[in-house]
Amino acid sequence: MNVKATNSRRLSPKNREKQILEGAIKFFAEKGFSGQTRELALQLGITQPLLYRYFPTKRSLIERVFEELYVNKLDPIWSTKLADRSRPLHERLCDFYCNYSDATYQNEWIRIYMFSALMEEPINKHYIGLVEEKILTPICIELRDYCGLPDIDTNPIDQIELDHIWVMHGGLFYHAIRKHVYRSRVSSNFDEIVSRAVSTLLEGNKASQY
Amino acid sequence: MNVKATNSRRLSPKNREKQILEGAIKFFAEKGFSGQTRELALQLGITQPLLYRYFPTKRSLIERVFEELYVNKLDPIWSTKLADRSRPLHERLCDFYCNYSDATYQNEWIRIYMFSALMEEPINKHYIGLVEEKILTPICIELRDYCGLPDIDTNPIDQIELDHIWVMHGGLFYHAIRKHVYRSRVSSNFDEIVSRAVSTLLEGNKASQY
DNA sequence: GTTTTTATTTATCATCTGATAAACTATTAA
DNA sequence: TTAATAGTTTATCAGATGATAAATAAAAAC
Repeated sequence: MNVKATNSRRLSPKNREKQILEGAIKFFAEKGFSGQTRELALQLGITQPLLYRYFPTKRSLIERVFEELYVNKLDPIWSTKLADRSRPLHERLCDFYCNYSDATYQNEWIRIYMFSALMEEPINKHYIGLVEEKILTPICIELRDYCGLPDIDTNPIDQIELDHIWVMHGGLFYHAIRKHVYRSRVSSNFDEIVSRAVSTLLEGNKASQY
Repeated sequence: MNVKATNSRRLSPKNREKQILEGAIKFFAEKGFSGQTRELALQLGITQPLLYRYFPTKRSLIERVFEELYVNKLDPIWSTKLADRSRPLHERLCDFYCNYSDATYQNEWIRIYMFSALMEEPINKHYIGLVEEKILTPICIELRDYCGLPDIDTNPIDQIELDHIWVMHGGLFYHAIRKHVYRSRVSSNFDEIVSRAVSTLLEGNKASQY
């Protein structure tokens, strides 16, 4: 019986490509993009030149990794549901962050995200723009409504207001950084963290009224 | 007149070492630790072998960088001042975060911190431990007092409570990540962001009472 | 069963990269 | 002015690294 049956020889091109891509995601998440193709191949149980049969350059493999992780991963339904005023805002926000974190606050996603940001990969600026437009701005709008403040037509959202929401959003994201980048011990009950953060945001802003 | 007078030849060992160390901080902050010694030397206006006169290996230079940036950088006065109940908690927290961010939320500090965390450098776990002990736990204690909750002898601080404070702390830290890692446009008025975040934390927790 | 096709491996290249040794030269001492 | 000291550069090495070409072998086609 073949010991390395899982990645045994002669896969179909489709399956081999998929296997390499998934292995590359794990590999680069650990080592960063300066990780070497020979080590990646070893981890995959294949030889290094085989990588070049499926991806012409190391760079092209890296870009395929970005595409897999970050392109079209912001579900438009999230924006819609955030704005659905038939449900309490606390519930909507908790719901959103639990779903969003399941999709993005995962080991490979977070680590490659930070590596790519540090390396000035354009994918990150693109993603940040989408987050501000599709998530944070809707939250600003709902928070204003919740606090009884003027709407954005009367008073457009400025950078300070967006940055205020970024503190909570970033704080929750930072929980994932602590877990997957720092590899600290964090409480496993993320729903509870979200619930408390959302309550604090809502009640704190109602009480303070900027 | 010598064109490259600033880093011209034959410095005293003390000054040369200092120049290399400062250049290395800037260099590794941009490129990460896989940045090459030849490129560092070029940026410093010296030849690559000269680096090895002052640092026996690349690794030893990197560790010197860590020491310079992260060892003994948490001023004990901060813990003391956080616990000084003669001043309003809002003022103490704003004061702390403005001072703390001046010392740490700077380009090289933040970027090398993230690089080293991703690379599993032990320095980061060490630093995180200190932050929890010297900063977050004191804040927990003061927040309990502010909200009229039982003290830590009656009811010790658990992971959930620490993680709740981590959301604000991490949210403010994340502002620096957005600025120096993502290089996004962020509002320059960090004091205002701090003030709002602190108000939200204090009023939100008073209102919600866990 | 033989031939053809193609996934994979072996062998190899050119360049990069951390590191060392010897040569060079500016400064200091005699 | 000359000799000694020490900071810096030039030359170079050994191993690593992305990438290519030819050889091999498993599967498919006939």
